[in-house]
Amino acid sequence: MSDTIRVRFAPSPTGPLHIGGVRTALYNFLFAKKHGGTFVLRIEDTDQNRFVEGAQSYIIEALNWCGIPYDEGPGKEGGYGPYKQSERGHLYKQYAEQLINEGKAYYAFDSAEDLVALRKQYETEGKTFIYNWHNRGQLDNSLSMSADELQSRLDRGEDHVIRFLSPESESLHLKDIVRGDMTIDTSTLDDKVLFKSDGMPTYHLANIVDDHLMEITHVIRGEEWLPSLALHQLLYNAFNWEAPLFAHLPLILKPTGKGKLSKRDGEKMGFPVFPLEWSDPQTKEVSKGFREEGYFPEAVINFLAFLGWNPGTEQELFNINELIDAFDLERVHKAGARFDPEKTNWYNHQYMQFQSNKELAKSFKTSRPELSDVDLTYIKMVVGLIKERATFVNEFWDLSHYFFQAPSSYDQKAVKKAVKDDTADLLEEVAQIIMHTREITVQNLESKVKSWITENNIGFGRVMMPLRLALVGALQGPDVFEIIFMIGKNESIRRIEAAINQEG
RNA sequence: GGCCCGUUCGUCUAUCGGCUAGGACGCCAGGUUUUCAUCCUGGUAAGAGGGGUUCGAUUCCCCUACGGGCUACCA
Repeated sequence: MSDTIRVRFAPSPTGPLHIGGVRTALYNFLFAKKHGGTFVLRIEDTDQNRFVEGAQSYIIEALNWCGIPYDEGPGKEGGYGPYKQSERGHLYKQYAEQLINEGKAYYAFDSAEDLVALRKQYETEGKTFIYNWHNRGQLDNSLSMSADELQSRLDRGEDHVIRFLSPESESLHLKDIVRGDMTIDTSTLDDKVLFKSDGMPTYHLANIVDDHLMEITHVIRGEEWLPSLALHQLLYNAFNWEAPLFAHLPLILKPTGKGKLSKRDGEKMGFPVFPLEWSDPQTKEVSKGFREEGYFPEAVINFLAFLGWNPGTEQELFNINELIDAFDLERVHKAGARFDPEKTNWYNHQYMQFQSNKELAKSFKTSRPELSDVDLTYIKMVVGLIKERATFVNEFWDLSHYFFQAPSSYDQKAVKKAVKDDTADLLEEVAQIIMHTREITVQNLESKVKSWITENNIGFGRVMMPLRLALVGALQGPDVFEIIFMIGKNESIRRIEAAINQEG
């Protein structure tokens, strides 16, 4: 028995990893790293019908992109493998049979259709159908038949499942790190199927067996599992295994309206809910990913960490190491958290500022064909001037195209505002000043033009606005002298002349 | 319907019996930028309701309301 911490993230490969799943993985990762433990990835693919091609590799790629790789899992053996439940199929049956032999579980032959019909019938009568102590005696299972009959039906190969025999009346005490203590009356529990007729275990059995075999110490999972906690605890008791500690995380809710965040919300409101872009192999439908939309993984991790947790200080920007350091399951909030796309963008803007100009310049360059022949050093300088105004790299071109191309048109509203009768003459003089400036620096340019304006009592607006308009095509962008410095003497003069000619 | 969990500014949240209820996003205003954006400063805005317990409740207990989750041979 070791006392090192082992946690697991156990997604089902039924599609792309949802942002809520990423957060669950993140909290597991942070908790493991904080305590020098091991973060295990286990693929829970016991439902063959729901298996989706590519989902597993998507999950792994997503964790890597987020910077929260697993220590142990598919492709990273750690002595507890295999890490895919479909490859562990042979393991589970014996445990289900052990429970049967001990009288803690039983065979059931009721067909799925019969049960559906029964549920419907109960419903129309205003009653609730629960397969447990109150009716298991009347249903088609090994509890209600002789040993001989059971044996012959088993021998005949009749479809059957194995159900857990949940206690009729017991007060069960449950513990949760986030929610504290709970007490549940087992009479409301149903006899959950542990082993399916297709020869595979259900989630409940596989989950408990694997967590035990993999020596998982802490189960950190979404709140949707809270109702099954009682069953899981009962299973640990039945096997006489020490149960891990549990922490159930609050759900991530829609930005507006009711319910938990879904794929549709992202589509409707135009933000991603998946870490990576996903195209459905069946429907060919494509869902946006944070990565492809231009979010930085550090930003995604930071805002996700704060959806349901906070350090108790006023610091909001945390890199992954700071998160590991500060993370504490005790500080996880109990209530569900609405996803806020605005704040997500704010985080991205913050992280934009932390990126190196070189890296940003590289991705900017590859994103625009216009830049393929432009020197990276120049792009780097442009990025340095504009990144503080941007949230995403894909805004860079709109913010900086005039550093690379002369304006092809002028913003008409701005023209109206900036151009007066004497504008052409003034611009001509500015062009002269630029031409006669021997050494083009921002300071030189600025002092020359400004002193010319003051000495001749011209007024800054009459010069600066048209000048900007000539260079940029609109009234926007960084300091004009920075722009002149960047595009150079000749290009600046060319643009000014072009503007003068345009105005006539 | 049944079972379970939750409830502080519009949103994310702090507060573990002493509060003029703090921060962030958003929004609004002012300043910087003789442009726009950024940035800075300030402002706006909250304890679901009702009962207890207590000298004192946002904080503890109960009820109600509301919200959420689960209720499959899915995970």
